[in-house]
Amino acid sequence: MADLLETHANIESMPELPEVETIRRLLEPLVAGRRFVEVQVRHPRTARRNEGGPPEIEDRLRGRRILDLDRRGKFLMGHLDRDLTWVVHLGMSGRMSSARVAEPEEPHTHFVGRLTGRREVRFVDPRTFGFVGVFTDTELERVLAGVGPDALIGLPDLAVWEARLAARLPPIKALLLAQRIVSGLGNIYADEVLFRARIAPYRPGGSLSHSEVVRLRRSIRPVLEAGLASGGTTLSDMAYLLPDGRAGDYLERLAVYGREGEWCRRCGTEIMRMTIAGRSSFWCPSCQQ
DNA sequence: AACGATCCCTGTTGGC
DNA sequence: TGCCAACAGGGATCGT
Repeated sequence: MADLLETHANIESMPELPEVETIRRLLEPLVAGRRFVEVQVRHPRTARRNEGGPPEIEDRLRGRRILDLDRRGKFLMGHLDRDLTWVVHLGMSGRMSSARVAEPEEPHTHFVGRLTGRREVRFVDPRTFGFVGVFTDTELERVLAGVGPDALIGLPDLAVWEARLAARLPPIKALLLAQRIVSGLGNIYADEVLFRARIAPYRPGGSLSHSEVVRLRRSIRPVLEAGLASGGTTLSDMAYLLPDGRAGDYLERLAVYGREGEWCRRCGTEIMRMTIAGRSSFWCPSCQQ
């Protein structure tokens, strides 16, 4: 199984924190300690966060050694020698893979980084909402400006939550999606967290009571951990590796997301849907007040 | 400053 | 059955 993973480590699913963390864990042992031998950035949009475009990324990465793989929210960060950081954001359709050089490429392969050891890292992103970049420490600060602490390993304490939500008018769902208070929640996990916390997504952030803020904060980690646990099963090529075929079972576990018109698993009420911050939000009008 | 709206992009889906 | 419009979403940016 380890060998199969090495030949084709691949993730398919809406990349939020659990998926990015799964990628990080999978990819790190395959890339840490290796150097980039040759790099191609084939789509200008993929390089848009680097002022110098594709050539800047290629030039900066060539010859650099990957020290480790890190993550903040949905940003995957590879620390390099010479104080550079390799950053990958998957957007909504981005995927990372580690493949042998000879393996055929998928369509929409916008980044290829050949490493020492006849393997290469590939970034596939049909909708190009994601990006790949290489940044100095100063540039990285700008890239991550406004990206809050990581929802899994840097969850702010209660006082910070209270302060950040106080008097805020936007819906709590919008505040969670904005990545500023905490980073890593996307549209799916934000809805799931709010369901677990029993808070309606349209509630103004500042309207949450003390106990609701407590519940919200406490709901984040379990939901992400659950996603992480089944996130491992969304590995597209692990599907046939697992005898019980558990691939993708997280979708079946969702309490509210994508379940408009279906019954709430807790109370049987019909799940509702509305648009918040330009995104579909799903909630149980009975469980979430 | 805060906040809502708009835009980017293509694979998938649903209606006719 | 086939075509095409609508839809999906993260985050930058713009307008109010």
